[in-house]
Parts: sequence; structure tokens; C-alpha cells
Amino acid sequence: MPASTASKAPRRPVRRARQARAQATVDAIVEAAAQILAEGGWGALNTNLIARRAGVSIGSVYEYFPNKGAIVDAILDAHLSRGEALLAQGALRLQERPDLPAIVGLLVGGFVSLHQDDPRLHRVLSSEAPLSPDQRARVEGLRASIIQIVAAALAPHVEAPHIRATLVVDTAEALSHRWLVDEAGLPASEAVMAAELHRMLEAYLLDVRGANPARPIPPSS
Amino acid sequence: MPASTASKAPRRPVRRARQARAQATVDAIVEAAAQILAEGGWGALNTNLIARRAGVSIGSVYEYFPNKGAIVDAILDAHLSRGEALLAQGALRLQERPDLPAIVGLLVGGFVSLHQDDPRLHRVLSSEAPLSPDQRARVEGLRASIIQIVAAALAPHVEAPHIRATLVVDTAEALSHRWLVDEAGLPASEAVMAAELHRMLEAYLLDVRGANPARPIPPSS
Amino acid sequence: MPASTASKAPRRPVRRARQARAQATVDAIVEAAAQILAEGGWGALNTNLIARRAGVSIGSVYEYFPNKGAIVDAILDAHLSRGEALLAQGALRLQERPDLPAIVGLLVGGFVSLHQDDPRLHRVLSSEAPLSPDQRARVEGLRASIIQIVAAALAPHVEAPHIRATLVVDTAEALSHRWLVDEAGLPASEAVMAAELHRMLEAYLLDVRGANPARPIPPSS
Amino acid sequence: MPASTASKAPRRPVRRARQARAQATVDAIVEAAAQILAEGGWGALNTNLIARRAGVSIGSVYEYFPNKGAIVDAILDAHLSRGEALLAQGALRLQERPDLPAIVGLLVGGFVSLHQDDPRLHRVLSSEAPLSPDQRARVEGLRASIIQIVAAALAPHVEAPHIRATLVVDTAEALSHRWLVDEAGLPASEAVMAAELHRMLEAYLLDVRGANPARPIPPSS
DNA sequence: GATGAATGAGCTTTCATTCAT
DNA sequence: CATGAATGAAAGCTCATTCAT
Repeated sequence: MPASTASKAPRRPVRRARQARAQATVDAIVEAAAQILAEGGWGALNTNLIARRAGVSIGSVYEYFPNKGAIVDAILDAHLSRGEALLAQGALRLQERPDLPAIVGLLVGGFVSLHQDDPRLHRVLSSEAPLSPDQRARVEGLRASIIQIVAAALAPHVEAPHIRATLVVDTAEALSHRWLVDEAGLPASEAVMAAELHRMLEAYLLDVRGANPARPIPPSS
Repeated sequence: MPASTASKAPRRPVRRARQARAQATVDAIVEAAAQILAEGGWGALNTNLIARRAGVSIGSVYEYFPNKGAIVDAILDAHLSRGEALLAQGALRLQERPDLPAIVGLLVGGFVSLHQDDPRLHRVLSSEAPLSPDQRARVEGLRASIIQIVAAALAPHVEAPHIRATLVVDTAEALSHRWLVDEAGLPASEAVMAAELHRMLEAYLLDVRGANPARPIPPSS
Repeated sequence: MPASTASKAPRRPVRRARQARAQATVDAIVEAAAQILAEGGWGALNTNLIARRAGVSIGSVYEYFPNKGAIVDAILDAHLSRGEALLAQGALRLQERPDLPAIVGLLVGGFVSLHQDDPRLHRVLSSEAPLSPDQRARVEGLRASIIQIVAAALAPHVEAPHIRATLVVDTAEALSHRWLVDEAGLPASEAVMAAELHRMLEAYLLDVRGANPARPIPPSS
Repeated sequence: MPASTASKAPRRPVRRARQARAQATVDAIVEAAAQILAEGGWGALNTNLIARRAGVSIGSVYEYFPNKGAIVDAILDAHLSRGEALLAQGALRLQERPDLPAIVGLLVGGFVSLHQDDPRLHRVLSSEAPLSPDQRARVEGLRASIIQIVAAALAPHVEAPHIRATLVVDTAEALSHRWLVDEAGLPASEAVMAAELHRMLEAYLLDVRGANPARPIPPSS
């Protein structure tokens, strides 16, 4: 038995163990920072508190992260990874049922479920944290990917699919964000609002099937 | 009598001058703070910099504002005042032409023009500044007023006007905000996007004229 | 009637009037400062507040007083004047009845009544205000005068009258001060305490009539 | 086993060393603050100066003390601890010789020796520092303890022991304070003054052995 | 003389980061 | 590698004092 175990073990178990420990430390730090952010907002995030909550020394934090921003980067990474996973999953489903109602349903459902997971953290990350240009670019990258996929799915159904995809994606994102961010101020349950959003997007896409993008309409006419 | 009146008259101008000077200082402070906010974001806003940019001493800043937050309050005030002015103007126009296209046109046009005036400041104020509960309540108040007016205008045309008003107002706000905040990432000119938004909202409202609010639709069906 | 009024007026009524107004301003400033001191303690005393409470501008305060300390000086002056008045009055009484009980009675009664007039101000002045050496010297001067007079009165009755006077004056001052400063923590009414103090001082003075000053007694013998 | 123990042993000293270093920093801060207070009075006490005098950075000051007041608390603590130690020691002595002269001797000797250790600091602490209610309560607590013990010791000898204890304790405290605080203005050596104080307190206590507390005597009779 | 707007040195406190142990 | 004591730049704010009007 020891032999077989040894045969499965990597060549340098010590380093593995070290790496595993290191990874655990990194995870603890990122998790602690995410918790603080969710609970106390951007203003409550400071490196000494992160270290304490993660159960490590402040020195160790700087052993693994060059500065505070890098920790936020890591949080953002995890956040975006979940978004990308949802995106991949949605893309698969789209291959099965590429009709308009399905596209809209996946879009609305996807954003709502994305925002439902730790809404407080999401809120802080998207409307309080002063993200660096780099960080902002990464968020925009995910948005671009989503628009790309939705545009491809819309292509058989509507003209100017990229423009329409941008509109529906941004709308679905913004509204589901708003609902989860301040739950008060909603005139109906979130489910009803989601259904209305679905209806709006579908009505729009059905309306523009063969049309060119609308020419600008001056507001006061 | 005229002579004696004339001899006493100068007093007023002196006080006026004093008040004018004080008002100029207050304005300079608020203006400087708004500039810093627009240029450098929330993190760049500090009282010493405000004083320097306003060309006054730090003491003068605290002569007119009890603390840093009060300066932000003043900026927010000015901001909300413009919103309220637009709202009042829009409400007037609605009385003249209360049809659906006019409602949507005013909504989209109003938000676009609101965001066009110093979009960077708007961006910081709405997505980076840690507003106090009071400040947040005031912003929400303006939003509620807009929804109220739109709902009243929609009442003759659609069922459940409050729900629909909330949806279209939030959508118009969020999208026009997005366009002006990061101008890159738009697949078409802002005017085209606005026209598309207009089309989406109109399609939605025409679609739901007599309908009840949609029942929830599970995303993957 | 106007004539008689004029005949009583000084030669330069304008200057008188000015001086009177100036004196009123000075008084208002000192009075305001004393009130603030009594109500809010040393930490609450600042020149802008003094000006506001006195109903004059901060500029006027500096017209009459070179700096903040001078205002405190003036308060102290008024305070010491009352002490000196009491002292003069007490000295007169001593000439009538120069026996031991009368001396002690005047001493205790004098300090109690001195402290009874605005005890809060007295408290701040004597135990919170960082008096300048000059100010401190003036307070000490009054104390020295009192000791001088008491020593003279005690001279026919006891040996080493100056030493004894110092002891009884300091004791009477310290205790009556304590009673009025923190009224809680007293085991009996102030009147009873005063009578006990009287008894203590009298017992001491009767005890030392012909004695030399006590030789030092090591504490633990 | 000894070998392995020895190899692990060094760890402790390291932590010890760290704690010792931290303790040294704390001590340096408190010591520096006490010096500043003694030399320059309350007005000279500021956190930057404390840090400089302690030879540490301002950050270290706030590493160990939550705010400026906590440093004063620490100074007060040390001060009161010495007082409490003297009190405990005096209480023991009283059990051996509970006669009146011993009580008075311990009282006078105790206060004199308490005040002899850094009289300037004592002066600032007791008559310039704006103590918080908490701090004031602690000072009063020590005074109450002393009165309690003296009252118990006096009980076999005099009536109304609590009233008499209050009087003698406050007198001993106030006078020894005065002598050490401004050494000038004393007509005789401190030792002579202490002996006189002793005589006064003893005369009083002998005088009131079986008496009720004196009825109030109007000052001018 | 009177006014009060303006000044700025100086205070308390925070927190990202470093480095001796 | 881990620790946590130490650092110090920088922030918010106060208040005695000055000076143009």
C-alpha cells in the first residue's frame, strides 16, 4: 500500500504540501477580504483587518499579494469566473434552443442568478469600489463576450444583431442589478419584474426582426 | 431727504459685497470639489486639495461647510436640482401630448440630456461615492418622483402603470447612464442607441396595453 | 430740562459716550467668556464663541483685548476683586472683635461665601484653567494678603503666628473649595462641614497658644 | 528528549523578546507623556510630541493606545496604583497601632510621600487636566477608600467618624498637595508644616472624642 | 472704530507598507 | 517562510489671529 501511494504521489510532496498550504492562505485572504467588502463596504476594507480575519499575519498577506489592489483583483477574478461559467453554460443551452424566447429567458435568468449570489459583495464591487482601469477593462471584457454570444444567437432572427444584443444585454444587466441592489423601491416581486423585463426584451426583438436600426428621434417631437 | 438717504445708502452695498464675496467662496469650493471628483474620482477628493483648487484656505472651507460630506451634499444638491428642473419641464410637456411616443421620447431625451452635462461627475456620484443614507434617500426620492409622473402618464394607456413606469424609467436611466459613462464599447452612435432604446420601450408599452403584469417565466423553458 | 441735562454732562459727551460704549463692549466680552467657562469648562472657551455670545464681532474682541489670555486675565481680575473686597470687609470686622473664635469664623465664613458665588466658574478657574505664571502670581498675592492679615490678628494669641495663619488659611480655602466643587461625596451638609472645620481650626489654635511650632514627627512612630 | 526540547526551546524567548519590545514601547510612550505633562502642562501634551519624545513613530503610539485619552488613563493608572499601594501599607500599620496619633501620623506621612514623587506631574493631573468622568470617578474612588479606612480606624475614638474622617483626609490631602506644588510661599520647612498639620488634626480629633458633629455656627457671631 | 471673511499652523487619527526577528 | 512591531505620509478638522472693507 505505501508503495502504491508513493506511486501516485508527485515527485516532490513537500513542495506540493507547501503549495497546498500557500493556496489555502491565499484563499483565506481573498475570502476574508470578500467578506469584509460584503459586510462593511469599500470603506471597511483595510489590509490589517484582512489579515486578522484571514487568520494570518499582515506580513503573510504581503508575501502573497504585492499590494491591496491585488487582493481586490483576486476577488474580482473569482467574481468574473462565476460569470464566465454561467456564460459557457448559457452558450451550450443556446445551441439546443436558439429561438428568441430562449435567448431572452437565458439572458434574464442568467443575470438574475449571477446577481443573486452574494448580492452585497456584488453591490460593493460594482458601485462603490474604485476599480483600476485594468480591473474595469476585465469587467468590460466579460460584458463584450456576453454581447458577442447573444449577437451570434440573434443573427438569424434580427437585423443589426450586435446593436440589439448590446441593448438587451445592458438592459438585463442593469435592471437585475438594480433589483438586487436595493430591494426596496420595487413595485412588485422580483419574479414579476423579471417576467416584465422578459416581456419587454421579447417585444423589442420581435418588433425589430427585419428592421434597420432606428434612425434617431429627437426627444421633443 | 434724498441727500440723507443717499448718505446712508452705501451701507447696503457693503454688506452685499460681503455676502457676494462669501457666496463666491462657497461656489469656488463646490466647483473645485466637483472638478476633483470628476477628474480624479472619489479617492482624489480631500479637503486640502479642495481648498487649494478653490484658491482659498482650508479654514475657509470649514467656515462654510461643517465637514467634507457637506460639500458632497452641495454638489449632489446642484445635481438633483438640475434633475428636478428637467422633471418639471417634462411634466409640462406631457400635459400637451400625453401619448405613448411622447412619454417615451421625453423619458429617453430627458435622461440623455441629464447625463450629458458633466458625465464624469455623474459617474463618480452614482457609482463610486459612498453616499450617506440621507444622500441616497434624496437620490431615490427624485427617482420615485419621475416614476410617479410617468406612471400617471401611462395610466390611460396600460394596465399596472406603476410597474411599467418603474421598468421603463429604470431602463432609460441605466442605459443612458452607461452610454455616457463609458463611451467606448458602444456599437453605434449614441443617437442610434437612443433611438433603439426608444423603440424598445415603445414596443413594450404597446405590447402590454391591456395585459396584466406577466406571470414569472422560469428562465430555462 | 435740556439745559440742566446739558449742564450735568461732561465737556466732551461724545468721548464719554464712546468710552461708555467701549466699556459696555469690554464688559459683555468678559461676561460672555465667564459664562462659557462656567458652562462648558476651559475646553469650550474659544474666541469666536466669546464674540458671538457677547454680541460683538471677533474683530472687536481683538480691538479691546490683545489676545485670548487677556480676556482670562480680566475674568481673573473680577474674581480677585471680589476676594479683595471680602478681605477688606473681614479686616474691618477683625478690628472690632479680634478674639480667636471671631478670626476663625470670619475665615471659614469668608471662604465659603467667596466660593458660593458662581462655584462652576470658580472650579474651572482654579482647577482646569492653565494659568500663566503671571496670573498664578496674582492669585498667590491675594492669598499672601489674607495670610498677612490673619497672622496679624493671631499674633496676640499664638506663637509663630505666620506659620499658623498659613495653615489655617490654606485649610479653610482648600476645604471650602472642595465642598463647593464636588457637592457629591460630602458625608454631611455643607453647613455641618463648615462647623466642623470651624471646630478643627479653633481646637488647633487653642492648642498652640504658647507653643513653638511643632518639631517634625516622623510618620511611622 | 532534552535535546529535542532544547531545539524547540528558542521559540519562547523570541516571543518573549517581542513582547518585551512591545512593552518597552508602551512604557516609553507613557513615560514620555508623563514627562511632557510634568514639564509643560496639559497644553503641551500632543500625540506627535509624545511619539517623538518616546523615540517611536506616531503610528506606534496608536498601535498601543486607541486615542490620546488612553495614554492619560495609563498615567493615571500608574499614579493611582502608587496611591493604592500606600493605602494598603497604611491599613496594615493601622492594625498594629490603632491609636489617634498613629492614625494622624500615617495620614499626613502618606500624603506627603505620595506627593513627593513627581510633584509637577501630580499638580498637572489634579488641577489642570480635564479628566473624563470615568477618570474622575477613579480618583474619587481612591479618596473614598481612604476615608473609609480612616473612618473605621477612628470609630473607637470619636463620634461621627465618617464626617471626621472626611475632614481630616481632605485636609491632609489638600495641604500636602499645596506644599509640594508651590514650594515657594511656605513660611517654614515642609517638615515643620507637616508637624503643624499633624498637631492640628490631632487637636481636632482629641477635641471631638465624644461630641456630636458641631452645629453650624454663623460666620459673623 | 466695527465687521466678519479669511488664514494657516497645528492637532488627532488612519492605514498601506516595510523589515528585523 | 511567517510574524507583527514599527513606520510615516496624509487625511479631516479647529481655532487664535489678521486685515481688507
